[in-house]
Amino acid sequence: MPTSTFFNLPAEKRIKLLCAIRDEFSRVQFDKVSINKIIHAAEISRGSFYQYFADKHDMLDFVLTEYKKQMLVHAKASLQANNGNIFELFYDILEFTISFTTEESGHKFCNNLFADIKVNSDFYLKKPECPNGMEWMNELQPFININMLDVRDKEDFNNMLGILSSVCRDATAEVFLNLADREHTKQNYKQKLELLKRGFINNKE
Amino acid sequence: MPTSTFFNLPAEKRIKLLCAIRDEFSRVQFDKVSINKIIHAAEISRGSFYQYFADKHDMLDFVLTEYKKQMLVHAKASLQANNGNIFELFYDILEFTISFTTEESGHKFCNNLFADIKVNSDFYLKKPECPNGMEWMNELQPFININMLDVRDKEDFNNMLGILSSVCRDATAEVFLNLADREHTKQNYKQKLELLKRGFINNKE
DNA sequence: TTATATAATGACACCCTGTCACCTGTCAAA
DNA sequence: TTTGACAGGTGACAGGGTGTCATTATATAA
Repeated sequence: MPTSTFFNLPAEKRIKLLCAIRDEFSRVQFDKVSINKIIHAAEISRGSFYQYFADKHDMLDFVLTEYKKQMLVHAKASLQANNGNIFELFYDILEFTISFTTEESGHKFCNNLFADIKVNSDFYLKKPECPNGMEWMNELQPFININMLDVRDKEDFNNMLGILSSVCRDATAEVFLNLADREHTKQNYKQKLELLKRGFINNKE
Repeated sequence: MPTSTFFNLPAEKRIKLLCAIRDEFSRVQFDKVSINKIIHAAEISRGSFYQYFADKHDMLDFVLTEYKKQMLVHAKASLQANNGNIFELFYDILEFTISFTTEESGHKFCNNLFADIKVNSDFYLKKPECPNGMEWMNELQPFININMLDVRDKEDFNNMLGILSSVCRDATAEVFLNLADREHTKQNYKQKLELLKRGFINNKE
């Protein structure tokens, strides 16, 4: 979490810094992100930067948190539009994330950021009390229609969420690391969601 | 890939270096791994190191490749012992990976390495022709009993593999990042595999 | 105007990676 | 025995990085 000093910054200065951060994240992946380059572009001193952020990682947390906020808003809307259908939700989450990339700079930003999400396990996997990751799912839970799901055990619902988030994350990585044709990935992701619905086992005796 | 110079090294020297590498990987995660510390411990010069490995990443590739080799052997044995049951295979893969941690140093080694696997997307997700990741699965495919699976479309099998590997990876990460009690993770992983078998949707009308 | 708190600064200590001109030892041919 | 070629070894160096801290500047309150 950035310090209060950061949030108290005059708007102009804060925005300049935010732009510098966004540009640097667009340039390279997190491990290559250079604080030197950021402070130079934002025209602030080294010391100031460390008055705003505890360290480099703190800055990453901030960036990811901003993304999550927007994602949550979108996710809630999706659930409300689809009667709490969790499969539609997860399809929409991928779509939303991809849609960030309309313009060129946003595209590179996401590329680097989501390559990093694999690094930054904090994003999906964080709290011990939430081992399936996506702790922010808690906020969405009330909006999910659980009746359509075959929940037999108290852990079943959490495990379903866990599986869905694992699959969603890999699809996201596939898109942003340009590992496969984007449409192909989306198509396969859709099919994966269908596979999750119906199960892997052949029931024809 | 390390150079031929590396493989031609006298056994004693090579082993000393390999130990230094293993110790350093046990100490910290890849981004903090210090070549300085390695060459000091192995008592070789900086220049020598770069005669063996192209760069830091080349060394990581080498370490992961060694792991994969052993994993493959184990996976084949698992499939043969279980009539090609892919669910048993994936359960065994997690068990195998965890079993690397019996002794303390191995434990830390895996902790750091598997935290890095999230970084090193090469490990699971690599070739464009293999977008679901785990290209090494190709080698195992002939041993898998496909009849038990509800494969309706030509992509279905690949997608099932993709889902299984995503879920397996997250369980691995959960264990090595100490995000949850190990037994709890294993229990949930087992349940997740059952959920994949039977599907998420409630079929009672 | 003075006192106090808050913010800004940049030199500094200490770390890193990858390169390159040079050194050493070995071995085959002359 | 001398020569030369070559694989392997070396460490100083260039160019980078992060986080700290004593000091200076600015704003706010008394």
